[in-house]
Amino acid sequence: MKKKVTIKQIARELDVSVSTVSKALRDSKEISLDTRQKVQAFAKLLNYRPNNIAVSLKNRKTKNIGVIIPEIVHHFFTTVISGIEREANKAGYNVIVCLSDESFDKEVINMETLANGSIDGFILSLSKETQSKKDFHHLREVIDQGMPLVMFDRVSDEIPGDKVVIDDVEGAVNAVNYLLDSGCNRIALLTTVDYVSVGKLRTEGYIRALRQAGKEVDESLIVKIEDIDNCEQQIALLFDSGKFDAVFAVNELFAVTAMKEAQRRGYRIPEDISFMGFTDGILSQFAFPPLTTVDQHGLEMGGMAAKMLIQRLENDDMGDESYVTEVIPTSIKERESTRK
Amino acid sequence: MKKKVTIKQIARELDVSVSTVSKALRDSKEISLDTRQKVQAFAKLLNYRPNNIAVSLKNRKTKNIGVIIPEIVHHFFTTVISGIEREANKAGYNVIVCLSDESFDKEVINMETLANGSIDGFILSLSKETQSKKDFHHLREVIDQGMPLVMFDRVSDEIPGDKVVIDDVEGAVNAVNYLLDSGCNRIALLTTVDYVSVGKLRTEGYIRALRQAGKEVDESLIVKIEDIDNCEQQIALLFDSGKFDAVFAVNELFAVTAMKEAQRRGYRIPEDISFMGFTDGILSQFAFPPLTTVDQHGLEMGGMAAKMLIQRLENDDMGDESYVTEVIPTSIKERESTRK
DNA sequence: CTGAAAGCGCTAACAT
DNA sequence: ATGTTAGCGCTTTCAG
Repeated sequence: MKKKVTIKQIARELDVSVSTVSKALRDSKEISLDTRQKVQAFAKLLNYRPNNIAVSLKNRKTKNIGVIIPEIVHHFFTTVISGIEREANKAGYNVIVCLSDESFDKEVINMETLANGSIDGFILSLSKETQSKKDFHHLREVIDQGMPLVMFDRVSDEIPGDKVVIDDVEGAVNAVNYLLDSGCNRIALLTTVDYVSVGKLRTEGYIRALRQAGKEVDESLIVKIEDIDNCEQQIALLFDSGKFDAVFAVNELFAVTAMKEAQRRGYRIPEDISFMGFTDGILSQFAFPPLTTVDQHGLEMGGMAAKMLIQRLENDDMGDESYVTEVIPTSIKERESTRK
Repeated sequence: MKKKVTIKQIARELDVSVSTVSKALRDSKEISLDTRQKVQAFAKLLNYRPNNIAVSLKNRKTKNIGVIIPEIVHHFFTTVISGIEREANKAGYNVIVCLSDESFDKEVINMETLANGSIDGFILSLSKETQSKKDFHHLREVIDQGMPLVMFDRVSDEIPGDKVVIDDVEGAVNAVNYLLDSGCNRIALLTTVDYVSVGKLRTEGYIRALRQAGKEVDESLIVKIEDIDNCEQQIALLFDSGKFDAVFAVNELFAVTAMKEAQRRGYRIPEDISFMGFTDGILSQFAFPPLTTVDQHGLEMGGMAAKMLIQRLENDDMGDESYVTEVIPTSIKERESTRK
């Protein structure tokens, strides 16, 4: 078992000082070409690698980015992470992922542990619980310490900082308009309870689009699903009671579940009922029929978030008041669950 | 912007030495109760948090676990990560996730960066490219340095170490037997190219089950899918040329894609054709009809891998030759794509 | 009971 | 061109 080689060892064996080695390794021209080559060759021979931790401590930079998301078993977040990774790696940063499991406490704990030196900055999406409690002291603390933080998707207006979101309202408006244009008249909505910011916004978009089209909003066609586990029942209820020729769901899971229920009841898709989801994920792609969705472009969101964070990390001169909120445009991914 | 408070500051303000503070904070009884309380109270007041990096450098432990997986947009890996996280957090470890993107080079780079002090040990699943190249020097190097490493799912026999896998062969045998028992006679296989270890093993199980049942293996019913992007075409070809009443796929994506093709061609599931997948993910759950699968129990795998790693991390006295390979049992998750 | 000092591995200002 | 030194924040041995 070969122990890791350090600068000190190289110095000793080459009979020079550690600072000479350090400088030589960074190819400083303060050191003679001769020594530089000698040191570099020897270092390569021994397969020397600087110790990240020591470098971090010295430089007060870790080159790590902390990402906190509510859930990893979720295609959208997963694409965001991919986007972050890609952009971060490009700039020489590593990504540390922590899961809040939609829990406020876990979110707080994760932030605390990461904030104490492990990372240079945060990228995060709020847990449901945090959103409903509206307690953001942990974010404030971190910001107070001068650690940059960018929020994505599930963000809060109460916290100043860089953000990257999609226009949920507009996305929903477009989705509903699309359905309307394809000849649908009575559009049901499958949404979440109100404290989930994106659910609320998408519901708003649904209502707005209907109003703009001069349609009335039929409350009986709106179902707010509290819990993913019993969404099937709530959806079945909708089918029992309501008449509709389209379903717009604020996520793909609700949409696909509803499609299955429709098929069980013998409806043809999209001839009898059209379906539109929000968030383009695996489910949408592989559902039968493939689901038309509002694409959130998670990869881009992640990439953008990473870029914004790194930007701040490398320019500490950026005014605190230069915060921006980037809005990633959504688009409709047409597939076979809607009519043309 | 409040800067982070250090031991030094506390010492200065309380007019004691840093070592006193350090000890007092860890409640060492070398220090008088009085001072201990005073220091602790003051530390709490200032919201003191030790700097992880400094502690890591000093202790030569980071309390971080590095996880390298081929792809994150993949439900199985995602559940494994959840399992790792849960177990790791319980023991006070953080998880650093890096993606190899199925690329050998990225795998090597990720391992190198993490290995230089950022983490205490690795959990990894090999990239496809690494598996086909059979170049494992980067694993050897890390192990050589005395850094524990546990592999899961996509493992290699050439590397000694702890492993956690499922019995892919047995899982496939069970799956095929299940199909046979339900009255299927001609079972098609949708698999991957041979260098993907799990694909190969599952294919082996398929063949073995057939032989054991006294059936001949019809090569025309076996399709090896090279590339996910054109799996639809290869599957369509199978439907064009072969006669079969069941399909066993080595992953859920292939299974679901095949189901869609079957439905397009007007077959009833499972009356005309039964379908069985491998890996229980979102797709299987929400497919129509819901797909019967071989459940890999990713959460457990992750949890187990984490436990094994932490075990080694905290007992450096463990003999190098005590390596074990844990086999997580698979189970069949019955849903509606197969007959009883 | 408290503190001085060394050291983890590295960098960089400041000698020489 | 090279070396000495101090220090990043913390722990720990050893002296007092």
